[in-house]
Amino acid sequence: MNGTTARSTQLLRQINSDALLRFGLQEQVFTAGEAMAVTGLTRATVLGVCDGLVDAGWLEEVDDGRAGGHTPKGRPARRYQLREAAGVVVGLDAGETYFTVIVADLRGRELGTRRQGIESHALGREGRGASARELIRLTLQDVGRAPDDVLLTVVGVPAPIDANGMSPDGEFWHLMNSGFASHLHGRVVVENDANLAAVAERAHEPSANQATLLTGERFGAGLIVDGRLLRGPRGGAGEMRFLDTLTAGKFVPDEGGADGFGALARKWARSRIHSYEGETMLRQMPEGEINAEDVFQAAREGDPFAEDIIARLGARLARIAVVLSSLLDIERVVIAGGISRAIEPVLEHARSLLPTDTGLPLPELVASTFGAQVVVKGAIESALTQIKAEPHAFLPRAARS
Amino acid sequence: MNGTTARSTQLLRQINSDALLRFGLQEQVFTAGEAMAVTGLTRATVLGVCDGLVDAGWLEEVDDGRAGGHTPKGRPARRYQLREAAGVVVGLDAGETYFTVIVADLRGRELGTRRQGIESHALGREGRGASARELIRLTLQDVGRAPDDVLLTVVGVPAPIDANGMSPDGEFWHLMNSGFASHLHGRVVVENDANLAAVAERAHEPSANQATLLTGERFGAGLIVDGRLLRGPRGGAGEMRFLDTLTAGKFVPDEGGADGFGALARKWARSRIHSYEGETMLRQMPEGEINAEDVFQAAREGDPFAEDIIARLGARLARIAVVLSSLLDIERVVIAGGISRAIEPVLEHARSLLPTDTGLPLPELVASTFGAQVVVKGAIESALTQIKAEPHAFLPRAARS
DNA sequence: GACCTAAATATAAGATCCATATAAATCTTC
DNA sequence: GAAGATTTATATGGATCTTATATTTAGGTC
Repeated sequence: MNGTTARSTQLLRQINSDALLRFGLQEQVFTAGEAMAVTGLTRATVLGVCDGLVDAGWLEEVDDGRAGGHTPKGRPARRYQLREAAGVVVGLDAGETYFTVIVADLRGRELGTRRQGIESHALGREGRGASARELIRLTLQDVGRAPDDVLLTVVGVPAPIDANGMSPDGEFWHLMNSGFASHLHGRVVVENDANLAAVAERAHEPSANQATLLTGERFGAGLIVDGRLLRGPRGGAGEMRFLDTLTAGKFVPDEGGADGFGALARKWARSRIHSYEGETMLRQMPEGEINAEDVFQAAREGDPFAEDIIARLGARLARIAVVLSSLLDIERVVIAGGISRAIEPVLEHARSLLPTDTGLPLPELVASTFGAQVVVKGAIESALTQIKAEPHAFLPRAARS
Repeated sequence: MNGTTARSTQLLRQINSDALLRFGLQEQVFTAGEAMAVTGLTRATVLGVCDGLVDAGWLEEVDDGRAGGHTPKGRPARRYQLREAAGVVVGLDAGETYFTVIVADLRGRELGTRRQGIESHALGREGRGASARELIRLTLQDVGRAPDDVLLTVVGVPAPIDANGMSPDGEFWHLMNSGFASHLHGRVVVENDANLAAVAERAHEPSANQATLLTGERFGAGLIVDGRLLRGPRGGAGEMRFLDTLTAGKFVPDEGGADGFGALARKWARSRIHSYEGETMLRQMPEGEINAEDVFQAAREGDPFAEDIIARLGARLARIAVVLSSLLDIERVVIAGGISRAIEPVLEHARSLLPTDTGLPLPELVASTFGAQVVVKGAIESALTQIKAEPHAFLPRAARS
C-alpha cells in the first residue's frame, strides 16, 4: 500500500511510471505521443501509466479545448500536466544571521519568499528550529498552502553535513545544524550551504566540474566533480583549512581558513590601516566601523590601500583556483554569496595571477548572479532533484481521498 | 539478438538475471534457496533465470553428489557455479619501462602473469601496442586460454585519461596512451595507472574515502571520494602540480610535481651531496649512480644525509595529506608502487608533521602491500567491477554453439 | 520399507506490455 | 453540410514474466 517496497511484478510499472513523471516534471504540458517518443513505450502503456499518475494525484488532464492546439489535423491528443495541487517544495537558508525561505512549485517556480534576521547565539538550537518553523509557516500562508502540501524541505546550514545530515562535534556547528528535522513538518533534508550554492550554480550553468565558493562572512566550497557533489564521510569535502597549513613557514595570523572574503577584507583593513603609510580614505572612518563594503567601494574609487587588499584577496583566490584546477580538474570556479556582486575586481586580479605555462586550460573565474539567494535557490533545486531521482518515494497531496 | 536493447517486456527478466549473475560472481557455488534470499524472488523464478544463465554460458550446474552437502535432510538442492570457461579478464600495466600482465578468472583469481621490460621511447606507440598484444598472447597461452576467452582487458597507463579513454595533448602522454584499443583483441578499457592503484586499494581495504599515491618514478594520485573514483573532464583529477605553485615565493628547482618519491630521492641525493658538509656513506659511490634504493638503505643505517632526504619526503607527503584530508575529507592515504616496501620511514616522519590542533581526525598514512603489482591488480579489479556493473553487456564464451 | 523433509516441478492465475484492429474526434475539401 | 483524411484513443488478443499453490522427487532417518 505504501509503494516503497514493490513486488517484482510491479517493478516494471514503477520504473515506467517514474520515467514518465520525470518527463512531466520538466515539461509544461505533454501528450501521450511525446511521452511515447521519450520513453519508447506504446501508446496504450503510456496512457495506462498516465491514468495511474492521475489517480495518484501527480498529474491532471488538461482539457483546454485547442489552447495549445499545434496539431492541425487528426484527433486532438489528450494532454497532461503536473497537478498544481500535488505539492510544493520548501527551501530554507538557515544562516548564522539570516533565514531565507522560498516556497516553490514542482517546476521550481518561486511562489513566495521571506527573509528574517536571526540572532542565532541568543536563540540557541531550539530557537533556531522554532524560528524556522514559524517563518516557513508564514510563507506557506502567504501563498495559500498547507504544511501538508510540502513534499520536501531542504535546509542549508553553515556546517559540514555528512550523508546522514549530521555535523562533526563543535559548538558552532552544533548550533547551526539545529536539528531541523524534528522542528519542521514532513520530510526534511539538511545540507551544507556551500553545497547548495554549488547545486544552484550547476542548475544555472551545467558544467560537470565546477567549484562554488560561498564566501561572505564564512568560507565554504561546494565541489562538483564528474557531475556529482562531493561530500566526504564527515561532510568535510570543500573545507579549505589547508590554505593556511600550506603557507606555513611564514606565519600569517589573520588568514583564517574559515573566514570568507568579506570577513578577510574587513579584518585586514582594520588591522593594517595603522601601519599603512600612504593616503587612504578609509582612515576617515572609525577603525571599528570599517566593513567589507567600504573596502570594495574605496577600491573602486582608486584607493591604494583598498586596492592592495583586493589584490591580496585575488592572490588567495588564485591559489585556491590553482589547487582546484590541478587536483580536481575543475573547469569553473564560481564566487557566490552576497559579496558576489562586488567581487569582480578580485576576480580580475586573480585571473592575472593564474599560471599560464602549464599548457593546460585555466579555470574560469566567474561571479555568481544569484547574490544572497544562492543558498535558498540551491535548496529548491536540490529538493526538485531529489524528487526527480525517485518520484515514487514521495506521495503527492491526494487528489481523491 | 544482441541483448543490448531489450524490449520493455523483457527488461524485468534482464534485471533479475543481472542480479543473480552478480550474486554468482561473488559466490563460489550457490543454491536456488540462497539466491532466493538475496534477490527476494520465488524459487520458480530463480530456477528459470538460472536455466537462462546456464544456456547463455555464464553458469553451470555442479552435481558433486554431496561434496558440499551441508543440508542433512530434505531433497538436495541444485547447486550452480560460475562456468570456468565463461571467460577471463586481462589486466595490463603499461608503464614507461615495464609491462605487466595478469590473466584472471571471473572471481579475480590470478591464472597467469608475465612481466617484461619495455623501451617505450625506442618502440613508439606502435611498438608499445604490438608488445602489449604479444605479451598478452603469451600469457593467455601459458594458461591455455584463447583470445576470444577474454571478456575485457583493462590497461593502466601513466597519463591522464578522460571518460572516453583519451589523454590531453602532450608527447609523453600520447606515447603512453598508445591506442591499445586498436591493438588488442576484444573489448579494451584504458585507465590512468594511479586510478587503478586506487581501485586495488579500495578492494583490499574498503574505505569510501581514500587517496592512493602512486609514487615511484612518476607521481600520480587516484582519489576515491564517497566511494567513487574522481576523474575530471580531461582525466586530470589527482594531478599534483599545485604543490609547487603553492610553495611559490621561494623557488625550489628540484621539486617537480610530476616526480615520484623515488625520483625525488635520487635527484635530491645527487644534487645536494656536494654541498652537504657532514659525513655520508653515499659519497663512497659515484654521484651518477646513486639511486633511491641507496638513499633508503643509507637512511635505515642511520646516515644523516639520507635521513634528511627522508625527512624532506615526509614533509612533502604531510603537505599532500593535509590538503587531501582538508579539501576532500580523505580518511586514508595509501602510498603505492614499487617503492611502497621501503616507504615506512617517510610515513613515520610525515605522521609526526600532521597538525594535531584542528580537532579533526588525522588521515591514516599507510604503505600499500601490493608492491609493484598495484596497477595490474587494480586493472583486474576494475575489469571485474565493470562486468559486475552490467553483466548483460558482456557475452560469455558460448557453452553450446 | 515407511516416514520425514526440503527442494524441484507442474499448473493456474495475475500483472504488465505489445501488436493489431476498431472507434472517435478534428480538419480539409467539395 | 457530407465525405474523406488524419491522428489519436480504446478495445482485444497474445506473449512474457512472476507468483501462489499443489504435487512430485530425492535424499536421509528410523
